[in-house]
Amino acid sequence: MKYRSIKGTKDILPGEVEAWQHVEGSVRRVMQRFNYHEIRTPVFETTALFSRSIGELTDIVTKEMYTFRDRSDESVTLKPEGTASVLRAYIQNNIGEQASLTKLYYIGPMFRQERPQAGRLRQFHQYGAEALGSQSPALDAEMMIITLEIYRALGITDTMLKVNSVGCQRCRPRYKDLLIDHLKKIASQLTPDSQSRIQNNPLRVLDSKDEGDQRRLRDVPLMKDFLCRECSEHFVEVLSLLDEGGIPHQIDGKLVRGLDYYTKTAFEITSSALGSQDALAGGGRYDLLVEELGGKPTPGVGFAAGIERLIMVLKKKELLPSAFRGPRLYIVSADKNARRWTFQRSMELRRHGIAVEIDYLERSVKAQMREANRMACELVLIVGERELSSGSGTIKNMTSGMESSVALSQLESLFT
RNA sequence: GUGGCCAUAGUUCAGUUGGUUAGAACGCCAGGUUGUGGCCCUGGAGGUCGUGGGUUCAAAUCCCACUGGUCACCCCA
Repeated sequence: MKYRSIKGTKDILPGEVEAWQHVEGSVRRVMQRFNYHEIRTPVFETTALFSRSIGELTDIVTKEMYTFRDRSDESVTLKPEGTASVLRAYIQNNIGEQASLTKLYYIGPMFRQERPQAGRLRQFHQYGAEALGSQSPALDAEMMIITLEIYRALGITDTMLKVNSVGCQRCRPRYKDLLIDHLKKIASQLTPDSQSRIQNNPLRVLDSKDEGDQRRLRDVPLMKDFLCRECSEHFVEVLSLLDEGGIPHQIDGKLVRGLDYYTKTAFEITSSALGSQDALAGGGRYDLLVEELGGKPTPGVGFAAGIERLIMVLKKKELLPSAFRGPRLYIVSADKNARRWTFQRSMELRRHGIAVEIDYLERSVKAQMREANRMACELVLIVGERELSSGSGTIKNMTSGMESSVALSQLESLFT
């Protein structure tokens, strides 16, 4: 084969798209209920936007971005996540000046140049939301609830919500020192990966998947126990909002997200129906990020969720609707004359909003019938010399097999 | 970036210890009524056996390389 899709990219074919429409529909309905407004940003941005917001030392920035120079030698990057673009648009368009609180959501493709595997592609799709302008713990809780609400609307109720607080500029540095001290003591027993992280990203040592590491990390100090007063109060409030709302969740003191911009709340939702890549969604608060990107100091909180992974779960749980709908009417042409008539008549019917299909391959009546059956048409009308001269024909119901006669000029009335 | 597994018709796969024109099922096309589908029957089209080397009298089958897919690690959606 001469041309193939790029590694890690996929065609979403008919038969599969229905699942996507199903998911997107639920996302839009739920977002609307919570009064979030859709925003669509470009698929690519200036590279610096991402390296600055996501963090220079993160995996995404150091080894996963699709970055290239365009013809005017500007470094551009296909967006690896949604938040940075949304915030850039928020700042650039002075959206914060028009209202004190802004609630936005998006659905779109993201790009990360990683080795593909189950649940991971180079072009994948996310939906997500951002609430800018308030420090209220209510919004932190709302993000988690929206995420779960979308899953509930789709029939998924057995996800796992993990919550943590990663502190702020005031309390995190103090904790980091403490953590590094502790890690240094046990460094020799940790995996090389973890050892090298002690210096440049100590927090990430915590979520090492290595069992040996985890055993040695059992009594490591956790951020949530060293929060400043403000962060602590915020965290407690988020948790009690979840409790009062009856939202099942688990506090995970070792939960660290792969993006540097989080402050206070961080959360993640996983599904046991997935393989090794089991995170369905993740999010958190980022109170410093808008300012970091050149906007006025504005607190924010958001989340992002993967569509491919969600569809994997829906498939596994057989929660996808099998509603394949064929055209309502198939007009079979018995001869060449009829074919011309059929073409024109089908156009009129379509103009009236009726889904009609006809034959384009000059096939036999039998073959046309088979085709109508294959595409699950509701009704079939056969038109030939007889029908054209008499002005009436027989309509066959393809599920019951019953036939009845209709005037060719009255076909519309069959569908009222 | 590292590693495991895989690579035969449109699809899912079979292919005996290397040995004659590479098979099945489903799908597709046509016929079994002279203008009627689904079920059934018959026939047909469709394959450089991923690509390139090598071993051999002989390779889909053995060896090497490459490419692609897939799963896992790292990390994440």
